[in-house]
Amino acid sequence: MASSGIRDRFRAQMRREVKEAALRQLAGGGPQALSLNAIAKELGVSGPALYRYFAGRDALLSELILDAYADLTAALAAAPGSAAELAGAYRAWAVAQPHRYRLLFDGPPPGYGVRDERLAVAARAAMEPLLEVAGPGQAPDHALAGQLRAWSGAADPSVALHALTLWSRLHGFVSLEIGGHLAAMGLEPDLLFAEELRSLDRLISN
Amino acid sequence: MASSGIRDRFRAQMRREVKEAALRQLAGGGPQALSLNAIAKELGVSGPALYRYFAGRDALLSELILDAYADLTAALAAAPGSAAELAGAYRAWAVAQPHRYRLLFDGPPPGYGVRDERLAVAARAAMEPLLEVAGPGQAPDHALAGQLRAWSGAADPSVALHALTLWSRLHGFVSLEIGGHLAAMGLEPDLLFAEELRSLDRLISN
DNA sequence: TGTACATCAGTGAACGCGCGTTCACTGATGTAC
DNA sequence: TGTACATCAGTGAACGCGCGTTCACTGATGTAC
Repeated sequence: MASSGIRDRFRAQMRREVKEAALRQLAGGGPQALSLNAIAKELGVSGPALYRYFAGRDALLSELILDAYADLTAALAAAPGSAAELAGAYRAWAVAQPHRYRLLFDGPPPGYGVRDERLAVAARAAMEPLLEVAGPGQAPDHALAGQLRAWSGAADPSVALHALTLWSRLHGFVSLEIGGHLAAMGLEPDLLFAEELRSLDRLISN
Repeated sequence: MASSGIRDRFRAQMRREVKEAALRQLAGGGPQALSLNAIAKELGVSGPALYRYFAGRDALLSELILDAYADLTAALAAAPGSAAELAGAYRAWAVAQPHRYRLLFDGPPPGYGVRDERLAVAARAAMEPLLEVAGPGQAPDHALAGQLRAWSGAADPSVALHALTLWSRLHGFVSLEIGGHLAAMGLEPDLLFAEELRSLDRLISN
């Protein structure tokens, strides 16, 4: 089905290399450190050459975001079933590649103005493992229950609420850790996370 | 003590106006949207004129960060004593001026490379109201307890842990809300926050 | 009160840099006959 | 198998823009005698 002549394979390979260079820049440079010209230079190629592979900066960014969502989703899905292990996988993914985590959740880099349906779908997919590990709890407020049902597609809104709370708490912890705020206080993230896990367990099995 | 001739008052006023313009830009532009030239243009003045008032872009940023910490601290300190009200004040401050919240917690804008003792002090001060509202709980792990004592200066590490957990959870919720992630899921932040408050209360009064 | 002087806010030109993007073009390479 | 052609990766110059920052300078304004 896919035409995979030599040229196509070359193209695919080059696209991969561009994206790798882009990630390296994101990692090393700060949040907005993604520059087409710099990527080109790193690949030993002139700037305009990249336009053979990506429509522009925004298109490249969109792909990076989609890739990151897919990668995070896979990491979560691969985690064993318990809430503690899922939480650990979430944190591990974020800490291992903070620049990609920020790309997903700190809001888009400056000047990125794309509204792409695929992004919302990918974001929703990443939540699926959380929904699966969450247990039922107290029924939420009526209006909220409706919104939770619509979002999760699940019958039980209290499960969706637990999943969401789990996510919110993980995100809070992880972004403080990634931002260096815990270290700035002289606190070891590992130790704090162990405590966090304890109280998360209480939450999920509630 | 302070020499406050006419020129000094003029200077102070101008500095204030520069900072206000800077905040307007941060608010309207995105994260890195702080540009000396743009500020100057907004004030109807040439670019280099700003160097009369700030040593450079980094110095201006440092002041904005310090101001934001002080402002947040004041908002929290002004909140009535209950944990729920403190949490509400925290969220309200962040939601009312998301750009300043991000300036504090999303990491510094690109190219900002200042290490200023005053920033750490200001960050610590903002935590004080949280420490005051937190109650005791289970004693944390020994190593962690030491770090918590060192950070908080308080006798009881379990109190510090509660304060920290409170902060982490608030930060998680608030940054998801500010980032528009809750809205993207079709969830009303107000409703979710009400649920969050309930489980926070359980945490604090534990 | 009047005058000379020092202070200092602000200007405009310039420096060197980087950005995303377009355009016309070259030259190698795979493809079809 | 050999040749003509179409495809397409990559180049280099250019556009227009914005950035932070420096420098020598002007001109108004407060200050000291």
